[in-house]
Amino acid sequence: MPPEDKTSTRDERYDAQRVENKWFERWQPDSALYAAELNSTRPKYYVLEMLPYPSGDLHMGHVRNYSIGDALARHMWMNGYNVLHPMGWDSFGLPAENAAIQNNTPPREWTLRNIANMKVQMKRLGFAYDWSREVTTCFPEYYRWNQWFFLKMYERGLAYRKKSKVNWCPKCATVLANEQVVGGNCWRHEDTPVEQRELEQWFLRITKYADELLRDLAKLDGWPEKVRIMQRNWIGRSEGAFVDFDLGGTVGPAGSTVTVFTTRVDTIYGATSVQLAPEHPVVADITANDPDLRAKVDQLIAEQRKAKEVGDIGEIEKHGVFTGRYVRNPYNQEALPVWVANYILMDYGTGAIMSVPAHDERDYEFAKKYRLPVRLVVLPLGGESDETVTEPPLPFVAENGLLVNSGQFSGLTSQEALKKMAEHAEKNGFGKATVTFRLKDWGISRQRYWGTPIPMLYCEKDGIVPVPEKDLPVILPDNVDITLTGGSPLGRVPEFVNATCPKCGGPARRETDTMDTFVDSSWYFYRYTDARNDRAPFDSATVGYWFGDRGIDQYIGGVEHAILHLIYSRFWTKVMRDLGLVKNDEPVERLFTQGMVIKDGAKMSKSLGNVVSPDEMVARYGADAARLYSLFAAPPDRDLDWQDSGIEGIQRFLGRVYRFVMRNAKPDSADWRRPVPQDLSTQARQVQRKLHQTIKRVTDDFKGRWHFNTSIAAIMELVNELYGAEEHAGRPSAPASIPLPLLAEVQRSLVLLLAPFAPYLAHELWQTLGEKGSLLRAPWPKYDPALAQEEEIEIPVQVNGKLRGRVLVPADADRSLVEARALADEKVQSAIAGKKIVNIVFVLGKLINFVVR
RNA sequence: GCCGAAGUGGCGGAAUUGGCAGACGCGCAUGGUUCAGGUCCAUGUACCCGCAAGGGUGUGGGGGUUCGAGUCCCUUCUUCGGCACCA
Repeated sequence: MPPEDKTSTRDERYDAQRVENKWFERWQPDSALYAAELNSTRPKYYVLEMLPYPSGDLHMGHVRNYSIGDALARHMWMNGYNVLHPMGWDSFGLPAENAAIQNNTPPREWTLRNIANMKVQMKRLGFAYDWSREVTTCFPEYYRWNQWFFLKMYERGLAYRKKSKVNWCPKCATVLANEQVVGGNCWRHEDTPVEQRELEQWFLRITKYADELLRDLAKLDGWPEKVRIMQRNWIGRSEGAFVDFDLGGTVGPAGSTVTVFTTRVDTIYGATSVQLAPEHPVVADITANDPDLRAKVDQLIAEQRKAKEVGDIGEIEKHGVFTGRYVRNPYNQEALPVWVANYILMDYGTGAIMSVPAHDERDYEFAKKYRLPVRLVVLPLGGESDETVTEPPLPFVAENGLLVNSGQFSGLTSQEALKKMAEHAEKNGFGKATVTFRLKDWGISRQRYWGTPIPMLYCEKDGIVPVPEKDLPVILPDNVDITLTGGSPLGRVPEFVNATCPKCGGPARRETDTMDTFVDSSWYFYRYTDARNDRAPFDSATVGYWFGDRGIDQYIGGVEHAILHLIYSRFWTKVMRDLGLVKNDEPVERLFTQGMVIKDGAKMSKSLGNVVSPDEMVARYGADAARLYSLFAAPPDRDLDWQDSGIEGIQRFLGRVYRFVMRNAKPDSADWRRPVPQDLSTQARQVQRKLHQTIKRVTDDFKGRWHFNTSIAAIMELVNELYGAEEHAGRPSAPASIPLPLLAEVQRSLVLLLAPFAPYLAHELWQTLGEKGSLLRAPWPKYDPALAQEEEIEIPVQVNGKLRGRVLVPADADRSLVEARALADEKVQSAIAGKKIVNIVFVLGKLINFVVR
């Protein structure tokens, strides 16, 4: 016996490290490997994963996200598409500043080092990105276009400056973004409540597009319904009316008014008070000479703030204080007391409401507590049986009803009255129908160093002056001391602050705030199409090719961006369209939101100690195994519970594939490339059938549901079938009953099916099979329904002794039972009677399905 | 409170149109290979009764439609996610 037999292939383990490192060395330096072409004759496909923040290391959520996108990109390549699959870095933001303070490393240095590390991680994982289009948002080559867009928006009145409340952490002595406020506290000082401060801020007028952003959600049928609902709620459109209540000159100038917003102007005859938000400007006037009242109002403000910190404003008790003033209800001239209440929000509507206790739950609760009158002005719309109902249970909040005690409007339904009463207000000059939105303008000023400088100047003579386009970019200076607190770090750099006014040539001061990092990510995917353009953010024709009319073909990312990033991106696209830069109304045609990666039932986090490191997984099991497992363990849209034992199973599977091909690849044999013979043995036919069933299942998953867990399961079944076909008399040998041409085709197809999920192993085996061409461009295996079909025979079916038709049944079905069951069941009989049976399904000899036509 | 998603073996999950519930994988058990362990190969594995053949019960609970329900309808419970005095 030859000594080689001692180390037979049976025991050979698949050495993933050796194989993957070999291909990694080959792929890594080649940046053109996955380059997309412009204006190819092939159809285009733009697949994009959300770009990461370069925190230093990939985590499993990234691996999952990119494994989904990469599988799709590779599948589309194999189907002949011209694929654009780029990657970049969302590289401005707070963590770089924190790291700078902690490690005494400049943010730029820290960020670039992280990018270098993560890029190698991505390459080692085998993701097929077109690195020639890499976008790094903290480079001036990119952020100058943020500044350019800002100037365009400023010209069009879409960027403006106003005083506004911001989150302030006293320990950091600086402003925080909303996202950096966790449960009302600073995310860095978790015991420190965030304060509100008034600051001058730059805003982008996203509310101008509120209606369109809402309306166009209907076009986004390639988005998860969940995301569309979240955006709809976020925009929060509600129709109603403004009504002016005359203060009767008791406060401020004579004739001044309080404007309330209401969605139920039909109930206005039931108003028994007017409630103001504690921070309403009129309250400031009223309390100006009344320290007592002022103190009570301050108490209400404190209560609101506390509720906001708790994050549950609905649970604090309603409190209010009577101001001693009255307003006039313009519909019936009734004098109504003016209160200040802690349940009225200054940042919704007008910060003032009319209180109608009979028809609003909150007003009712408040009126009960302070014994304010409750006046019923809408009655239920009675059906015939409801005539006795005159006093509905209070509060009566149904949307429609019959108006009573409402002057000239009595007798109308609510629906009619809403319209007529708003018209009445407008005609008489004390109100009008209106629409309000929950969506607020986007405050983009950040008192931070590591962001895009806002390209604005302040001149004593000329006021606010934009930086001329030719002077862009306004470069973010290096070597800024950010360890000091208090104010914007850029304000401490004289050579940055001190500038010349482009209008008068006199001295001017530069804006020292930087832009929110969400600006960077609002349009980066356009930049990928033309990433090295230094004369414009991109070439419009090039964007036109890749985006078409409907935007990115497929966008993939976490659901946590369902509102912020995705609504800003939609806004930005509409602005760019109105600037004539793009033709599409929406940036993303199809959106896929993947689930989170969790472990032991909890989100991975350092504090819980349940973090799984991709580097470690690659080192222990290989990139293919890590990727395959992240797709196999759960459907991609659901949360994935990571189990180390699961990835071991994947490792085993990859070894089984490897060993099968290693012992069955015979590319040098004369029969290897011959066509598959027609007459196959039962066993060979079964293998061929399984192959085509597998091709169908995997292909369908790519087309539709993306349940790659079942695709991979199908490939596993195919491999199990192949193992079953091998004879195991002591040791595995070639499946004798399978002719070599079929064995060759099965192996080629198996490798192709695996290529989108496990590129390293697939490339290795592609070579083993003697294939020379690029696996990336190899055609996806073709599904042949005839070869996938189970064998069936046609038999006649009789009901009550009469021939009712002929049906196809599985070859091994028990024919005698066909008639027996059909005859025994009366309902089956009557269903079949007079109709033609087109199909009957038998399983294990039992009738389980029949179809009549 | 409102909106949304989901409840299936010891575990992750499958069942795409109403038609064999539990594919595939993990785990476990048994056997083979091995000096041995691991690896690898094979077989079994929802639960209950039974030596077996076989029988019974099963997709959170209750009810319904249907020849047939994890799937459709009503109702209810639980978990997760989002929004929340939005006037």
